[in-house]
Amino acid sequence: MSDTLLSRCLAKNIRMTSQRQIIIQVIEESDDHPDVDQLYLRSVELDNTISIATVYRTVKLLEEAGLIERLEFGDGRSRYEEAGEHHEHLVDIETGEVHEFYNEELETLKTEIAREMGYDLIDHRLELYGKKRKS
Amino acid sequence: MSDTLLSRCLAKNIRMTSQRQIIIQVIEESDDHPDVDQLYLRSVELDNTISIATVYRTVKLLEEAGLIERLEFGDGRSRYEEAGEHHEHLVDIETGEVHEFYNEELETLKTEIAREMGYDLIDHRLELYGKKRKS
DNA sequence: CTAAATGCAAAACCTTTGCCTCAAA
DNA sequence: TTTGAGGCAAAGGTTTTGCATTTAG
Repeated sequence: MSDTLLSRCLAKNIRMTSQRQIIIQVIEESDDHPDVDQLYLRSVELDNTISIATVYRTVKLLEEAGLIERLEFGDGRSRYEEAGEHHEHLVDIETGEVHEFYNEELETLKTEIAREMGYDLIDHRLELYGKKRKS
Repeated sequence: MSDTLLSRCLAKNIRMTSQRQIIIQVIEESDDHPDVDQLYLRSVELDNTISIATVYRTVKLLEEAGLIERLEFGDGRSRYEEAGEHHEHLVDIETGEVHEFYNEELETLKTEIAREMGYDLIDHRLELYGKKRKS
């Protein structure tokens, strides 16, 4: 079985509908970090009967199943991406572009800091906001 | 001149009103990380004519002046704290308690990561979510 | 006096929900 | 057939805004 978002949904016994398939496909094909409205617009292009309520319900379902992740970049909207290898985000404050990165040292450090404070690290959020260096 | 939030506002030539003084006082006296509604309720106790619109306008003003900082902990609300020495937050996912911490290594690492990606680090957000270790 | 701040209520956003209909298993 | 999903529109929660009035400087 190919390891697609769809197959992962089926593996979790998530009831599959034509609307969910469309939304799942849209999420898979998006390599930016779309908000619900963007997902909705892209889905409607493929099936103009999909309602935004269904998009909201579907992202909530997929998030709770651990198949997608919700991001917040400080504007009021939630953005989503497929869950996969863990990584962080660097947001270009001039263009809005989002770059992903992963740094092992950072991961270790976060866990250590939490432990020193008497906590088990369950989750974390990190975003860097930067301006492209001109030099 | 004592270094209070009020004096820092005056130093920036922010027009002072009785409502702003109250809200500023409330922010200074809060060592939790209140949202707008909490600030509003605490302010109303001191002056029952203050409206929540004024609280919204004031926190926006103070944030833009760099005198307070807006935090987001993943629920829909913005929380605020006085700007001061930079620090990060660890949120206890069981109690909601927020602990502050500072780690030099972390700061260095963030700046370095941004630079390696061709960016000057302008801002960043980091929250750790943890569960108190029982052992 | 003049420009800016406040209060109030309405509106603007984003998100959730009730209810009835429709479809998946 | 039964249980859950979708569509629609209404409602919720947070934040912003228009406008008339008041206040700081």
